[in-house]
Amino acid sequence: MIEEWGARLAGDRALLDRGSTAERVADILRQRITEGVFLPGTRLSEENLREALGISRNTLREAFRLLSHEGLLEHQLNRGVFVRLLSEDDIRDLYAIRRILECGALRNLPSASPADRARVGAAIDAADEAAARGDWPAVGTANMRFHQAIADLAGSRRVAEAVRALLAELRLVFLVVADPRQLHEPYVAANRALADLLAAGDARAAEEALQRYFDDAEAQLLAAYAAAG
Amino acid sequence: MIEEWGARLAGDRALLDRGSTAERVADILRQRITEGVFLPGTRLSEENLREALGISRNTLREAFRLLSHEGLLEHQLNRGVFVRLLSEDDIRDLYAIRRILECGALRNLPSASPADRARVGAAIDAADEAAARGDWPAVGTANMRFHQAIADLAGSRRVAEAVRALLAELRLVFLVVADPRQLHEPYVAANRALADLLAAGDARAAEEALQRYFDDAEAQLLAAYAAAG
DNA sequence: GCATATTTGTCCGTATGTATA
DNA sequence: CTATACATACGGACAAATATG
Repeated sequence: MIEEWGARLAGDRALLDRGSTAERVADILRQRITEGVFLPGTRLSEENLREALGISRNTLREAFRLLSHEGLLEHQLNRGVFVRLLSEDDIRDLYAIRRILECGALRNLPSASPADRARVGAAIDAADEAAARGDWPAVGTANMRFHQAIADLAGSRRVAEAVRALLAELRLVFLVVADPRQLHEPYVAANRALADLLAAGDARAAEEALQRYFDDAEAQLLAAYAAAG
Repeated sequence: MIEEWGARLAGDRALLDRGSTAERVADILRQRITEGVFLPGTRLSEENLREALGISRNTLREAFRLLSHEGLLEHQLNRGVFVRLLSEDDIRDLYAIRRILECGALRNLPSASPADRARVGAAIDAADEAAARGDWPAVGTANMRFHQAIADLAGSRRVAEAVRALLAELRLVFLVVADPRQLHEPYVAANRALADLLAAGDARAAEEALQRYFDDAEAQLLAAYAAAG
């Protein structure tokens, strides 16, 4: 069990070359989590990771702190850190705040920069192309870039960062469901329609379409989550 | 310079009695920062604080991490931690995301709980009363509670938490301007009018009033900030 | 329910690298 | 350029909490 990813993480030592050690360790762990190597609910032992990565306990604990604040890890007093396992209420809450942030960003469409508008189209193009290849994980990534691009329309660093963190949390849910096609395919066409409305400058219709997307996606994800977890 | 608050912090040792040590230390430092004991731009030395509080470096660094993520402290690699000093762009960004979050929360008024609605009125009552006493710092606190209550209308833990963090950041700006009356008095009447619209259930008019509030407050704060810093 | 082993929380001392006077 | 001050990272230690038998 431990040996499986123990060997893999040992290979990551080569990547420990730039930036503060704790941040570099956090980068590695973040990647492993989003890849699904450490699934939600998994406990990350200080001792095992310390040995596998060849770093000190204090440094590892700093990395844990960083990821805890990103919402990827959860600290339980005297029990250790666990990969965050989201509840159904968490999913509802994630969609509640995404509704507010992304729709609010959309409303800023008239004053958004041409470059920011272009990125919305680029993301949906990538999703279309990945769907044509049948590469559903890539479709999922492109869909996330699409929503990040929508958030960027707000022209606010904090909005962009908040949505980035929310999408990272949402990825934890996707990892539990673990059927990329079912999760991402249904929304490619809807996103394309939304992007077209944006390109036409019809922010009002785009916002309504985005609201419908959130309603559908939330209901479908909750159903899939209940079935899986 | 160091001795001034060194003696004061030594008295805080008595408060180190409950919860995780790092969190308790973070609580103390957060209070000192919001009180204006440590003004924005101040560097917090590990060694001095460690000695004043009688704790270890590792524990202190964990507390620093907590406050850094809240946006109150800023970590500069190999230089230490500083009380965050916000730029004018930060102020504009804070208002951009507050516009989106608080207006989005307002739009949820119809499905908000009666208890959440009541808290909006309670906050503005407190502001009125403090203004009558001429207690402008208390007016500022009540105004923040008012906006927090608006955010709570969204019924989302993450929205509430995000706005809480944003208001804490904004307090850092107020500390630099340091004229509580000028900062808070102008908005008591406007907030009262807004609360009345909410009580009447007119979410649409309330949202317009809130937008105007943000426009005024942002412009006034930027002017005061440029004059002070 | 109890005793044991494991793991975390906290702290210390030190060595090394980095920025600043 | 040198010296000083400081942050970064390490390893070891012990107490406290938890998990295990």
